[in-house]
Amino acid sequence: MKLTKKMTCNNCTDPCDFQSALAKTGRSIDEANIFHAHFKKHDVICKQGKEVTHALFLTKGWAKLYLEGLNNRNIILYILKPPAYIGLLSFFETPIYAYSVTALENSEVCFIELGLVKKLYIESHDLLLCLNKVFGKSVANIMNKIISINQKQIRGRIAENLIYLSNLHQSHKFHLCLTRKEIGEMAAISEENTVRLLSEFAKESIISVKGRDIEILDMPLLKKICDVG
Amino acid sequence: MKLTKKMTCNNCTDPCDFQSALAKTGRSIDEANIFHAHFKKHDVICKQGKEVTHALFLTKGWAKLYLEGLNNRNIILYILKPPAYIGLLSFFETPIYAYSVTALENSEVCFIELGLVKKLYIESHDLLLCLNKVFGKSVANIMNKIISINQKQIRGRIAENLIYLSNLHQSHKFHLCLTRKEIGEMAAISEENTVRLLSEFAKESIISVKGRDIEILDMPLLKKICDVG
DNA sequence: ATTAAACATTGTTGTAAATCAACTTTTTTT
DNA sequence: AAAAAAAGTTGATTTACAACAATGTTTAAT
Repeated sequence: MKLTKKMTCNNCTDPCDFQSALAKTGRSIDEANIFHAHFKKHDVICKQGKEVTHALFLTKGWAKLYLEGLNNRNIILYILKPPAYIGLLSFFETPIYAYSVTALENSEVCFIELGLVKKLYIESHDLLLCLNKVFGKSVANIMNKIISINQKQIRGRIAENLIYLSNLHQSHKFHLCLTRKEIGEMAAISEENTVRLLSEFAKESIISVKGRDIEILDMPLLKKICDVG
Repeated sequence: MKLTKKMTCNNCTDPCDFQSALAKTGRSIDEANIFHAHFKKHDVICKQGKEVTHALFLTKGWAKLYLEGLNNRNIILYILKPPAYIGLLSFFETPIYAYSVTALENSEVCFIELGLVKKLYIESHDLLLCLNKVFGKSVANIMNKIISINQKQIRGRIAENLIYLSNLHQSHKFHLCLTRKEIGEMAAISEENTVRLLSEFAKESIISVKGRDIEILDMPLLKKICDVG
């Protein structure tokens, strides 16, 4: 993490809900004391078990949100893509992060003091609604992950995550931002089986794999594999 | 579900945060139009996939909160014990329940119109803080469940859930409110393995089992089994 | 340019846990 | 009280997957 003065709220290309909330509650951006930081690929943005001191907002670069489980095994819950709230699931009255976030590429993050967030949260109806909406989506996502991990076989889980990544890239053809191990962590399976299944799917002409370039050739079939579990 | 006039906010023995929020925002209980219902054992209180129309508050009787997964297999996320918010994880801007709740015994539930909840949520600082606190706890709980299901073996998972139930009853000795199948659904394992492990633990003198009466004899060992996974 | 480190691949093996099957006991219904 | 349904139990069988091993390939560091 490296503080940066280059990026400020004033030159932000994609103003967040905090900015409009600030405006509506008659506060200036300067007094809000928001600061901006740059994270390099692989840098930890927030760490499971550590205290929550700021609301974090991702403005550039993708990141992974994951649980640090037993024996150094991670489970990636989802990929964060700007603009995105990072601290969302545990920033209000939970003092400790329930998960970690790491940059998948060089990223930019805004830090907003928790005290201010609470004030805005109370004063601004819109911000409240907006955050709760995102919150709800996260929860639905996580519920689905629980079912997936416990009740689907690895084939269905890999299919599910390929579809997820395809949606994220908004294309059937995309360049993976993740290693094979990380794909495995998304589906909560071993790295070896991830590789095996990717080549299996390729052999069956469901996808094409060239290194990190993936193309989904038969989406209906992939969806079917995902659905049957 | 059966509406009841016997139970009202005025004779409530355990007033909820909504009542104080109503008072603080200068509203009367009558205009709030809160209604109360009775659920018999096994009745569904709210249903996964259905629209969220009210905030629900459990005042009497225990209930299970669970996901309806694939092939009619459920995963119980936790047990609700009054006083408890039921609709918590998805009541604000998520229109659909992400989970189901079923009464484990005869129960009483208050229904509070979502419109009113939103108003109170915005007007009452205390209510907001309070709900978010409970929210945070739920999320932490669920994160833990994900790790448990994916990375612990069934022995560790059953141990974990026995400890959970013991805490819930605030005693090492308790009468199960759940069938063996449901215990399995808490640990996300099969009914058969649940039975097997309970008798295994009994044989090892870690617990004593007589029908649905459980006593934890060696809590330190049970904790160890839970921790090593 | 060379070496080290991280990443990817494929085959094999052991095992945890689901499933199957048969049966007993308890609870509920008629 | 009898019948039916639900809940609980136990052993045998099957299978999905993690773990291991061995080796190739790409990427990063000096």
